[in-house]
Amino acid sequence: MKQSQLFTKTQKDALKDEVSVNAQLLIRAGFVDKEMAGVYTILPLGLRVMNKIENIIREEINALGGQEIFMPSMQPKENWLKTGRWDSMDDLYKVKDASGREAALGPTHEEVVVPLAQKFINSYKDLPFSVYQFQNKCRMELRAKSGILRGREFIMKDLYSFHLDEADLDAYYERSKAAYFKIFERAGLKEVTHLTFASGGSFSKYSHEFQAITPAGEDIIYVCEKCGLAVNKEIKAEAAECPECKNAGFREEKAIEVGNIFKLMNKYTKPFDLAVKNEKGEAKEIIMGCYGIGLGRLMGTVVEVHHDEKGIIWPETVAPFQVHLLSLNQNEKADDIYRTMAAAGIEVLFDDRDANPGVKFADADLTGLPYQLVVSEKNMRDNRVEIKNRKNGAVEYAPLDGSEIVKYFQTK
RNA sequence: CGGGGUGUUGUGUAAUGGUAGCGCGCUUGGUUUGGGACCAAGUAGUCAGAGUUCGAGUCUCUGCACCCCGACCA
Repeated sequence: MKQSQLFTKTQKDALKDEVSVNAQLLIRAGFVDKEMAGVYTILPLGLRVMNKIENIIREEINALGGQEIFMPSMQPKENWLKTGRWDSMDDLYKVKDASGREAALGPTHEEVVVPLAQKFINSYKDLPFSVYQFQNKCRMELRAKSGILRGREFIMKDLYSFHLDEADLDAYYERSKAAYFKIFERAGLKEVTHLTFASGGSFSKYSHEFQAITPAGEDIIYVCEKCGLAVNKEIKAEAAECPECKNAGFREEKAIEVGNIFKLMNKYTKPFDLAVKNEKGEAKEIIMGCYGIGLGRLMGTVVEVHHDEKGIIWPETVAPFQVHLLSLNQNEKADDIYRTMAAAGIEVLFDDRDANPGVKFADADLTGLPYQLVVSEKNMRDNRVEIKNRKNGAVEYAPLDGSEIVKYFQTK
């Protein structure tokens, strides 16, 4: 894409009201725009990142057997009355139409997915199965904060699994853990993400969170010095030793909860009497698990973990483009190189603007694409282009030739 | 929701109760071109409403918005 055609612009100064690094950088670089507290528009660059993240998640959840669906934001009040959450959930947005009929704006989707399952599930032969979606969640956070990390409206991947018995749920739950680790690894958070024991709610002893360590984190976790698992502060009192390896040595860290998996058991199937016939023709209650990842929060966490004083440093897996082509002298050669690379399928953002080199370098560092490809008089005299690695600053050179440059990136 | 703070142009800021100014951005013209370059001319603003006052960005009240700490966060 030609940068001159990108309708968003970078800005030099951070907004005074944005304190968090993720929002400052994402807004300055033109990835997101703040609409109101906790509500952000995702701009073209940001959407490319979100789509990359979404596709990583989709691949891993599909591999887990999840079937993708799309459920509505507007949900019937009666379902929420049935589970008791119409009155008990403080952060539930309620909307009213002209006739006074009320509905919920979904903060989560158990109240939709369980009745949905009920329509199609008749027999034990239909189980197990799991469905998931990427969908907007609305939660009336009394205090939105930390930039895009805690919003009032945000995109979430929520997966729901249905099982005949606990052994089957457990097996799926363990597989989901592995899938989540893969997702966070692919998103560039492998080194900082810890499986964390958290409070289990009413039916299981623990739930599991995936906590990414960063100073921007809202949660306090205790990482086991021995096995690397962690315990959320909320249950640290009950867990004096590591639930996994029984070691007692922990280090305290701030972390962001980037994912959560939870055994719901019959908490939501019971209110809807979701049951099937077993082999003997008897009614058998179904149990559930749920598994969430906030996409915006994940993007924000990647920024919190991967940035320096100049800007964002995107991991290649989620970068909006792989290459930032900087034409310092407005020459036709850069245009050729851009066309050749784009035709070869390399994701390249071409800074073709009529701007000073300093502006282009500064914007490239802020935007944070993995590679900066510099075409300039200086390099052209040597018949080469310069390729700078955003992450470590390493500089390499390639011949001043589109197809050679394509080769360079294809063999990376 | 409790406590604290802040609202001045697109953005960052200045202005004893007395002419709303500056940097960046943006527009136009020119000079530049390896790290946010320079010159010149432009552009645009006091959150909303009420009150006090000869006079309000400034004081008072109400509302709204945003930020921070806490609580909350299947």
